[in-house]
Amino acid sequence: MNRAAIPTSRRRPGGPVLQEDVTLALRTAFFEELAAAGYGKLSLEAVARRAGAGKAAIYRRWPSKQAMTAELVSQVAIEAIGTPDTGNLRDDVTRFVRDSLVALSHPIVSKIAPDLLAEAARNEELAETLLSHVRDSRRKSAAHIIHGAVERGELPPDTDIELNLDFLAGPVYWRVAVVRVPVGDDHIDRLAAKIVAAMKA
Amino acid sequence: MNRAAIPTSRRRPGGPVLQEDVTLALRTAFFEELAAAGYGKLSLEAVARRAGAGKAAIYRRWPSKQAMTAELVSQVAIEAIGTPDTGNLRDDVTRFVRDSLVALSHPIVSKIAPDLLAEAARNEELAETLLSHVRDSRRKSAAHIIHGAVERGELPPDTDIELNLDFLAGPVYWRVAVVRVPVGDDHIDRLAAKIVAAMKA
DNA sequence: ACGGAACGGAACGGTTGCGTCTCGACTAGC
DNA sequence: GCTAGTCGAGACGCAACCGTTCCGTTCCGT
Repeated sequence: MNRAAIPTSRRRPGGPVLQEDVTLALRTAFFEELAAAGYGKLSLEAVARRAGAGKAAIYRRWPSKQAMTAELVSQVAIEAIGTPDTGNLRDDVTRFVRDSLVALSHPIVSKIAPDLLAEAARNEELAETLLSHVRDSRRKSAAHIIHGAVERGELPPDTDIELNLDFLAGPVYWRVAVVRVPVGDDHIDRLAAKIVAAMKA
Repeated sequence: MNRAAIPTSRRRPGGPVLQEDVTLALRTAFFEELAAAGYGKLSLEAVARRAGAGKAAIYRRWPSKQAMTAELVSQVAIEAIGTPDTGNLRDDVTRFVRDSLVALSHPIVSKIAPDLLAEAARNEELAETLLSHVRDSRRKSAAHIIHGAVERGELPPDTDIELNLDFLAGPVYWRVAVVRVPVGDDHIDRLAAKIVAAMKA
């Protein structure tokens, strides 16, 4: 392997100089292993094996499985957030639904998400990290859609935001992550129409 | 412990005579342990310990962790199903939502459900059992509500059942099992109203 | 009251993962 | 080219759990 082709980076100021390609291999292996085994059975030994790395390479970077999970998941979660703003509730909802479907349809994401969720239910510290990074940023995006619609008069001023968030996220998550049936493109429009109807009710 | 107070039962015709109270203790311990540890980390050793039983008592009843899970979960899932039929879509939905909330609000259920779901995503055999016992019976109940509404003319004849099922289950599941925010009684009516609006759209 | 069987408990050998540590090899920065 | 530090690999002691097998005890059916 031509390791020199990839520049190294100083991850922590004053910290050890770690090689970026090793970090990336560990990151990829971590997610694949997490999807295959689940958080509970995830072994760092298997992650190192899959990455073609030594266990020491992991412990040089993260102090524990939980810290590794928290950092890596937070990183990728932040990337995937977009806030639609088409000036129209129906189109905003459609975009939001489509984006959610694309994100959740990734085979690794759809396996990891329910797993981390289940773990968060019993691991307070992990829940803290996941909620603050994943849920809150998505919620902010969804809340922005609703606020815009209220300002334009598409939704009444006394709209219950929390309740409407359940409709923006619930049906899609249910279909993709729980029932695990793929959603066709033609379904998205009808789905969005029903969500808008629910929000206006 | 007065074991004689509980009648024994011959679980399998011609099989060994197992003691019912031990079976019950194992069953309770299994669910508590499952809620505390998650499916992946669930150890039958801990189940036996918590039940005050020997491991052999488990292996006399079930051949494996998966078989134990499949049988026990199927049992309790079947109990909890009711099909509302008030002759009115709005009331049917309200009842369905309320029943779902009560079931999911049980602290053990709300911890176990996401866990089994995540496991089902990677364990084909377990998924088979859970889906056929849990999802299908709930789906049948929900489909009955929709069929009745169609017959009464409350919903159009070409209603997409699958799509509507997402709205019957998705928002409630999202709120209780994902976001983990308790739902007040006053929310149920508004939630049901929005679901009905979505179904009619 | 008796025989048989299930009981709780403990030990078995085997497997897996943890987190630490030590190799010789390679690569960075000076 | 020299030194320091990361690299892959894997052995280490420790702990947990697996599924099985054995106790001596307790309970059931007859």
